[in-house]
Amino acid sequence: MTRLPPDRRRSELVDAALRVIDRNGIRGATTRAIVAEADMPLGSFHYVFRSRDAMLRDLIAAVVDQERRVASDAVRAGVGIRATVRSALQAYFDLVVADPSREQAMFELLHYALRTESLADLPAAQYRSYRSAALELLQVGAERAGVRWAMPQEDVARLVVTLTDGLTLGWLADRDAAAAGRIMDAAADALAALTEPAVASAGRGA
Amino acid sequence: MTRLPPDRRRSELVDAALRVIDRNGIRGATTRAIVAEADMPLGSFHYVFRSRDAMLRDLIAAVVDQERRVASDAVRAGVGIRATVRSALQAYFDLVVADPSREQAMFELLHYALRTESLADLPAAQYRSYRSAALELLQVGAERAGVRWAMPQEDVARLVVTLTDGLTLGWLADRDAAAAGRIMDAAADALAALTEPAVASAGRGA
DNA sequence: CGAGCTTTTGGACGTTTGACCAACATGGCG
DNA sequence: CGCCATGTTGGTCAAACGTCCAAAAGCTCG
Repeated sequence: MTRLPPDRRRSELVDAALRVIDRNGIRGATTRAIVAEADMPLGSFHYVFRSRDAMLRDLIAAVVDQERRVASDAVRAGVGIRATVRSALQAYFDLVVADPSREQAMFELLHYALRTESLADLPAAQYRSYRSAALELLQVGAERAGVRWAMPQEDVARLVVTLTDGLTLGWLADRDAAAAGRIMDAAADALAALTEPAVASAGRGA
Repeated sequence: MTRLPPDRRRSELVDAALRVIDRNGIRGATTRAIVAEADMPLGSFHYVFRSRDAMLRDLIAAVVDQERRVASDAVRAGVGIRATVRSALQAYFDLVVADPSREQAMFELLHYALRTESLADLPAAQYRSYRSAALELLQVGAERAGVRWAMPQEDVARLVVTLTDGLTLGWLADRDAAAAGRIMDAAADALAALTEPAVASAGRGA
């Protein structure tokens, strides 16, 4: 095979691993399946990665900041904060429906990391990233709709991730898109209720 | 070993498997680890189970209706629907904190089933059961608080499961109990907002 | 007791796994 | 050109895996 700088080989293997996990889940992501997907000899794997878990660490990191980039262009203008939130939820959900195994893979990676000592620090970082992406969206959305959040934005962001996680899991389990739509309706209502007009100086609205 | 009726041996193996999964996750649940936990010879496993996946099928079924039984005694009286919902959420969350690996194991089983053809029907059943448990709680809670749900109870139940799933995942990732508490506060507010006085005959309250 | 079944058991099978290594190829630099 | 660091490769290893089986043991009932 053509000579390749190790960094490039590493990222090609990570990409291949992600494709394998999409297709067959974490348990399908053996070193042999990965190098086959990347069309490399087996020996290449341990030349650039100390271990399989070390590769998964890189993979999770790569995926997390890929999701961050995707989130950036997710806010479409809506007539109000409710409509904005609702359509942002729908945009996320459409992504899940279009590629369910991708989101499934994210969960599998989370649980794998939770059970793996050498990766124990990753789940917290993963969720920190998710929430900070949600936070950006909330800020932009509120500004465009002319409202402000009546509770700490970090908590609202956490609530958003809570809802999308639960929404995704529920849909993965039963594939009922209509029911998911009703959940998003209720979620949008609840989130919109957490805003107040931007002009109000401070304090909690009752 | 003392002679055992196959049904009893099956359930002892399922119990042992559940302990192993709690401790080491799905990937730790090998036939050898399970029979070691149950203190049986390896041959016993395939005498009572056609395959490892067949055992996992029984295991998921067992776990699902065990959770159903637990849910039954989870409603404590509160002064109103908001307080009732909030304390039910707290009761669930306390359970998760007391035994995180149990809930983690439930998620792992879900994802395993989603990737395993012969178990593909289980996730939907698992969530049907969760939601029907939530539904019972909602009915009892609303009756005691003297309110009724302003949207179909099945949808509220699904929303509850959505919230608890997301809550659990988020806490598993970062173990921030205080933040989880704030999520439960917001969730209780949102759910309470979906009720109206029981005397009202019909229609949606604005 | 003894025939005929169910249950028990330890060992064996063929695969697959993550990891490792010695031998070989390549490319840049003196 | 020739050297040496860097990169490539196929084969090999021990361990762990799910599954299967034949032989032994126990139980029931005529």
